[in-house]
Amino acid sequence: MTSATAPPPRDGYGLGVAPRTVDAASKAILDAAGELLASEGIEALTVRRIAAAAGGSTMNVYSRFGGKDGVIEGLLIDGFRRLGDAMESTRTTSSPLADLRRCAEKYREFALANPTHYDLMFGSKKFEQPQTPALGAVAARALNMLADRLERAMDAGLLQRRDPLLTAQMVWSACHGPVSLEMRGVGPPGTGWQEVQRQLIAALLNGLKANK
Amino acid sequence: MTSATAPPPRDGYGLGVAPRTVDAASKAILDAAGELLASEGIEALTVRRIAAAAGGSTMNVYSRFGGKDGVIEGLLIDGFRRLGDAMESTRTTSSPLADLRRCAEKYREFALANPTHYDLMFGSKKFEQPQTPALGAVAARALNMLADRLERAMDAGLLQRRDPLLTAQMVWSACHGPVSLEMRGVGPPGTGWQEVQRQLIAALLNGLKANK
DNA sequence: GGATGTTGATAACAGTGTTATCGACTCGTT
DNA sequence: AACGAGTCGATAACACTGTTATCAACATCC
Repeated sequence: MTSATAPPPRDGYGLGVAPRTVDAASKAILDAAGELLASEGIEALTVRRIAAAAGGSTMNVYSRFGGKDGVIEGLLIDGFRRLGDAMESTRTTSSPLADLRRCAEKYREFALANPTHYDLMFGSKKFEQPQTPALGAVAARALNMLADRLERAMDAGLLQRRDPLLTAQMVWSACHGPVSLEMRGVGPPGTGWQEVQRQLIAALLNGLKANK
Repeated sequence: MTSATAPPPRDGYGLGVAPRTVDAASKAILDAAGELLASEGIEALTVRRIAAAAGGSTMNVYSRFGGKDGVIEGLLIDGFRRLGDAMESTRTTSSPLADLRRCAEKYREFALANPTHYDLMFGSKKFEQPQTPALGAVAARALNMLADRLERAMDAGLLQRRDPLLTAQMVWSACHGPVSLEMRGVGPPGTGWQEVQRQLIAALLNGLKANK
């Protein structure tokens, strides 16, 4: 009687592999979870609250996402996509090295603007979890973005020629490290972690410079 | 009737500030929690299981540590102390730069040898938590160790003269970044994150080198 | 010795993820 | 049109979690 929701499409879901953004109800659940995460943090991400915020019942979450982990995976995919978008938005191409520095800035800005989301993405827990292909794809896209930037700098003769993917992992690490430590509260409280990242990226690129 | 535990000392505890290693019962709780963490992971760290493994009741944990967070803080302090010890064990002093590289290796070895402990220390959650003084002290000790190594390299004219503490944060970030990303499962699965860290540290030190 | 205070095991409370129940509802077939 | 089959989802239950209240047993102090 209380059900005023539109009937969802009758496609048979895998019920273990999340459909993600197939019907309106699934989108509502993901959106509600995202808002809940942004406004109240990870602790607020309970199945009951997500379902209530989405206007459905808890079974809704289990039917469409297979449980809480399915919803979280959806949030992770969304997060990595947005992180990739943020870094992609720095297409100046005038100076490849400046592009890389801007990428690092955008990375940090994303983390600070979406702290709880970033925490969900990188705040470990289950570090042996079998990464799903969809999640691996969006993460790889973000990494490849850095690799492309690096390869362009190598082509321009600004950086030593190295494996772009491995070098991209180095840059990602140099972006993630300071952000992660800042969020964890390690080190002197008042210290400027922004400056740490800026100088770390600068020193790294300096160390990777082509000789002469 | 079942209580065969020896009577603990009658000192009045603060009941909010953890006493930590005052009496045998507190030590038993911390040890049990540490073993539980190492053998079964963070998920196994429940008050009931900790208390049972320590041979007491749940109230024991609350009387002595003020709750689960108090026990976790004890584990964090122990973790940072051990991490600091691991880095301190590399006192060769023959080549300051080699010492720093060894420090970074020790850092990674500690993380890989104690993955669940490292996860507890850096796997975010509550990133705005008010760090307790005791925890801040052991963390600062580990950071200062890096700062000392760096300052010695600066004194030897091997590195540009910079703020040692800020530079130490850069090195720490360069150690933590690859380890954290590897544990989180970001990036290509088979990639050698050890090589990423090694080259990252090398490039960073190279970028910080004094100009001739 | 008796009053006082603390201690800690038991049980209860609120909340978690997950699963089972079972009515209501839709759809394909006759 | 009407029926039977099958799905969907709201409710309630289960096994947990951290935390708190209860209250008997105990050690201490006057």
